[in-house]
Amino acid sequence: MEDHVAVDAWRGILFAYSKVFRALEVDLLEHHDLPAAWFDVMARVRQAPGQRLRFRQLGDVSLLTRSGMTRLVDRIEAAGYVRREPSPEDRRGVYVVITQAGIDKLDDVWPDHVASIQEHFGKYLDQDDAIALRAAAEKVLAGDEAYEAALAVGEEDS
Amino acid sequence: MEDHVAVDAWRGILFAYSKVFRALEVDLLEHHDLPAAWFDVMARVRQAPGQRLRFRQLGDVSLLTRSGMTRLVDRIEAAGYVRREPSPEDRRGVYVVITQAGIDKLDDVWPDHVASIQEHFGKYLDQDDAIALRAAAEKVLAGDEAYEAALAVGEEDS
DNA sequence: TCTCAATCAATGTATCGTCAACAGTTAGAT
DNA sequence: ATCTAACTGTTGACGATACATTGATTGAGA
Repeated sequence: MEDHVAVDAWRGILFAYSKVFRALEVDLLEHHDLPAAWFDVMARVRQAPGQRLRFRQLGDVSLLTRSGMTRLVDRIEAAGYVRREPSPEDRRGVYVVITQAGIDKLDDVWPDHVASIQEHFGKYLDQDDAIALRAAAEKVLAGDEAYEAALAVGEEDS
Repeated sequence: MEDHVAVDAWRGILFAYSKVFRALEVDLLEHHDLPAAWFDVMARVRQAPGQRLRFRQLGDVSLLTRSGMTRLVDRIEAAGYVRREPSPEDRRGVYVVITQAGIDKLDDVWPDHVASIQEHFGKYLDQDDAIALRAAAEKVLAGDEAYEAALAVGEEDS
């Protein structure tokens, strides 16, 4: 059981993720009354080209499945941060679009969220650690379309 | 937003964790009919000194609350993999103890699980990556009592 | 044009997790 | 000793999620 260094590494990730994610979730909710799942959806939608995303794309990336996404978006929509918009080219499809209120909320939250990541995660790492982590994560995610799509939008934002 | 390397690293961990954990969960359920949450609890209990753990300790490490843990253990207990045992030294406390059936199940699952980790995670990394990941995770977890307790049992297993 | 499989989002049902309240127990202060 | 506060695990009510199914839409082939 100890002969696989990858198993130890995964075990470390498992524990670290739980700890950090929990802390970030609490900060987001306490200071900004924003569930982590909402933040995740809103941030992804905002970053997407045209600031809109189909349900299918959302479900693939998020921790939730597609079925839960319908209701999750219901709630975020009720709060006014996103809205639904029928797709012109595919009438089965629905876009989730970020609203101005949603953009404002994200802008409001972002600095604190970065500070939160620094406090619960970055603080423990030096520059090299962080770079190594990111590189390793990218290797694991190689070939993952959803992640690469999320990376790509950084440059081609409309 | 791009000036913090720690933010990028966290983002990578976030995506990688979702992908890998999901895959492991599916494998565990498909091949062994064992929910990941059950496996986690059972493995932790088994590794603990005396192969038993208090609810408090379990709740601290996991993403669940203590009441959620009560119900999770209810189900695992109904399946026969663990049982409750009142604590002799603190009559408020309850131990969760692994049963023989639980040990057998873990032994049965373990090789496949290691293979699963290798397939969805280790495969993408070389030795140095894995070591760096583990080291970084340990830094992030520094000072976390629950995790250090879980690490310590590796040597003092009874 | 018609049919049929595939896809998409929404919904019904059962399950699961959280929150607040609770009884029993322990520890600390007076 | 007694009293008070804090802690431990459990329970009921509630909200959210997953799984399977439904209704609608699309596109390809006959």
